[in-house]
Amino acid sequence: MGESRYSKQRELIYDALASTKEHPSAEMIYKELKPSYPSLSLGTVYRNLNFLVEEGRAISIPSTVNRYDATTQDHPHFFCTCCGNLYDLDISMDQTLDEPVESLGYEVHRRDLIFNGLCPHCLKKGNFGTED
Amino acid sequence: MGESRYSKQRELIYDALASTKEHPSAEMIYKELKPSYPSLSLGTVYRNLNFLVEEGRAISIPSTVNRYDATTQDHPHFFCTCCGNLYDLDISMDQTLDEPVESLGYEVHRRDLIFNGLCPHCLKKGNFGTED
DNA sequence: TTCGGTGCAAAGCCTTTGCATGTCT
DNA sequence: AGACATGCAAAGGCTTTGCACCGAA
Repeated sequence: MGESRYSKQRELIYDALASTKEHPSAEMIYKELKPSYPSLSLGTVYRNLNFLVEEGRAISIPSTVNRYDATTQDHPHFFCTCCGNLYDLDISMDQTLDEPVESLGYEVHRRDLIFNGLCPHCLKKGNFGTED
Repeated sequence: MGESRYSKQRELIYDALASTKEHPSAEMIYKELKPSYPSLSLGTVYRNLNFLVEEGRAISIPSTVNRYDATTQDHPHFFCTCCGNLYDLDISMDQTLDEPVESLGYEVHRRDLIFNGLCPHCLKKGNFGTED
């Protein structure tokens, strides 16, 4: 059963992540650490970021394959982590979501609200893990 | 100046997109249309989807390079389309967002709320387009 | 005729993975 | 010693792009 072991690289990567507000990508972390740790490899950065996410010590702001929608007005989506389906949610995207953001000085053009979890269908089937 | 011209492929691709609730990926559309239009190429599907998005006739549910964050609690983000920065928004992610979703039978594990637009910095500089 | 669109294939990113080597415990 | 982590490089996806041909206007 998987024990997790100390490594200098992992520590550096976590520290780099925890000490910035930039939401760095793997590449950004790599570029930051490489000068002071020349033997570091990009693969290690990827592996460790994924590891940290699994451990719950980091989140990833997700990238999926691009999906498209001909309904151009904003509406939230639900991504089922079990079956991979992406559902429309017929819920009004409360425009008041923008207010606090705009009061901070941002100009909002669009909102993407994506829920993650299990859809009713997968809940019914009792599929709680990822299907393959 | 760019005129846009009719093509059967573009029509088919738009129709396919408009007639489904599946939020298809480029690949999904390609697979759907290919049998009845064997000369169709995947590159054309990508080009047309991007075109439709630019025209405002479709939206893309975005994919960016994975970004990471060591703050593991949910909080919304703001992506500036001008400078490419991803900002934390120090706004409480109202848990009541989940209620209407859960009442539809979904089990919510996480929400990703990403605003798009211009950040205060770019607004100040008057940079309203994409910087290169 | 003109210039945008297409098909095809190659190239480009980002990310993952296989393998031999290194290193915590 | 044993198992996990690393570095390196190759392989894998998804997407874009260059080029020659096709076709709408």
